[in-house]
Amino acid sequence: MPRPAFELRRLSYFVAVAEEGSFRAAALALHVSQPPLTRQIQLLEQELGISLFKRGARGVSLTAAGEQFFRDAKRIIRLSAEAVDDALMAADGHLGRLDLGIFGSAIFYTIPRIVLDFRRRHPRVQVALHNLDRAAQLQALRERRLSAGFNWFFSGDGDIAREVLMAESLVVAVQESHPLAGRSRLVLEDLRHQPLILFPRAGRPNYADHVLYLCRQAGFEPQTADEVDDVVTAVALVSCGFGLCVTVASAGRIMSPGVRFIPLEVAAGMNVELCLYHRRDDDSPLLAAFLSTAREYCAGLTAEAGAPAPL
Amino acid sequence: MPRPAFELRRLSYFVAVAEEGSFRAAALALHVSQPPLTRQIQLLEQELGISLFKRGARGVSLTAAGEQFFRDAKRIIRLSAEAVDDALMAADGHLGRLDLGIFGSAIFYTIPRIVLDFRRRHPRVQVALHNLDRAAQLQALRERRLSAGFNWFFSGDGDIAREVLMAESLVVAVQESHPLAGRSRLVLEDLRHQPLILFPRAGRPNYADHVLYLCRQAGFEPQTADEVDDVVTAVALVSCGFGLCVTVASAGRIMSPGVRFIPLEVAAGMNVELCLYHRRDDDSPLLAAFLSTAREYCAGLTAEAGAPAPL
DNA sequence: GGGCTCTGATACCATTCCTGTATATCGATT
DNA sequence: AATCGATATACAGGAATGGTATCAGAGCCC
Repeated sequence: MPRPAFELRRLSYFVAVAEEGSFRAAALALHVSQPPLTRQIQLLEQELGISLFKRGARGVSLTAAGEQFFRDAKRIIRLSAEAVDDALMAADGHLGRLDLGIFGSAIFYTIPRIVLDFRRRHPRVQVALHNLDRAAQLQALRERRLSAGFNWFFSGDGDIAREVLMAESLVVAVQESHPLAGRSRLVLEDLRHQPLILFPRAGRPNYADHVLYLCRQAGFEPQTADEVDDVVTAVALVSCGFGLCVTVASAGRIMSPGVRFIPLEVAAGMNVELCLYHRRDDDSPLLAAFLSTAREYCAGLTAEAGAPAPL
Repeated sequence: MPRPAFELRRLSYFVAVAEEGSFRAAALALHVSQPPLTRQIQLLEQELGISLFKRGARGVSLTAAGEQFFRDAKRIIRLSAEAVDDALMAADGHLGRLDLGIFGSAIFYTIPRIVLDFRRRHPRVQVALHNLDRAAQLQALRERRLSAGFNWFFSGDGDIAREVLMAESLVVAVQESHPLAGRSRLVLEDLRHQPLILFPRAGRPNYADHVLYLCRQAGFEPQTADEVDDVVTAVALVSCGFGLCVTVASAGRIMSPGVRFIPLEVAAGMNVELCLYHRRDDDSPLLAAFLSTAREYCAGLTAEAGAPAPL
């Protein structure tokens, strides 16, 4: 990158003289005396090797080269001011790009709401969502391709810090013709002889293991109907009568014909924790701003009504 | 226009440090010693009120604000270099906008060729052609909305300088079934009893007066068939058998079914002069470049073959 | 035409800003 | 703990900048 042939001081002096059409008037506007102005313009012309002004008896006017340079000069000065603003905004986390890893059923309710909240407060930040499984998220985080990731069940790591945003309550998805469909709430015991659809298949230990754990705590081994990759597939199978599936309240937003979501009552602390994790050494103001928005959103939620009610 | 909060020196130092990731390496690249660099970056950070680098044991890295500022800084420095280039090009007439007034039949051959020539040599100059009658051209010239104008017959003026580019030879447009259509050349005497279409109507003295003058010099008053506004209309009427019309060789390019253009032999000096005129005090390098291109083009023409042959 | 007044240009000095040398300091590594 | 490699600091010399006083030329008025 070459060193520019002039300094911004000269450039703004030039713009002032060009706009005023007079050295004297420009000097007044700039709060300097006229001789330094004359000198700076002379130096600028010397640096460029061309004449920028036609000196007349009643002020000065721009040459053709001066006209062109004037346009460029104004743009440069404008951009310089904008660069300062941009830097200040970036320092406050109000400008930049935020890459987030998402995965799981929280994307049907909680995550989009947090992101919307953040975008409302930081409209000039570009938020990119990347649907990645847990391992891919961790790798992307370490490679700095992500700033933060959402997931269930993640218990920190050396360089990755974890933060529990909220505990989402559980619901059971049942087909509307199923015998349990009329119930307004369920307990684990109700699932003892029911075929369960588990997900996801990959990335153990994962959410499927949590459901298995809950069942075993309740004293039975669940009857596994199918293992599928994601919650959408699971709900689709429920809709077709393949069985029931246990999922988080957020997933109640999934539209599927003939499926009801019924709250599942479990022991305190057995609900699913939504975690937000990020590099421990990441001091980016964007991340800080996002974390604080996420915390605030979740604090507001629990203050109001806890996890979202299944629609 | 506000004074920028920093100088370009600081900006390019900043870019160098950001690109090298090290004060030491940047100092080498910039051919300065390291302490001034440290100092300038400190001053820049102080001016902005934010920290741009994270100082580590193995060099420095950009903060989020620094990343943003880095992008803007590179753009500003690039634009600064381009501004110099632009100004130098503008000083040589290689950049800018040139507004030309055109009028009359020369736009069918000579003018577009000159303009094409100019655009080939000055590709970054925007050429705008404005079809205006003589009075409008003069007014636009004085109001600086035009840099130069083309016309026939214009004998300078106080503040407007004239330059004769070339003398275009005359041709007679005749319908192919006309008795004269078979002739390979004509003289004025041949037009004595022919109905003539004259143009233009407005802006006397004009080209129509020149044709009248020629006929009177030849000893007859022409039989005027019609007076129309422009050469295209005149040729269209010829095509329909309304009569003949005398025009310049350039107009031979006008396509009209069944019209032949036959050279008209007149006394030396009686051909039509194509003039290029401009403000006498206009020292714009663009105008100078255009004048020199036009002169060169016309010099080349007369060296070769004189005016263009009717196609 | 002679002064008057407006313009930008020049001369000179005080101040500020920038650079280079020498050295301090901090953090990671061995 | 010692060392190495990096940035930060101190200080002095020099370049760049700004201010005051003044010059020089073009238009204007009487």
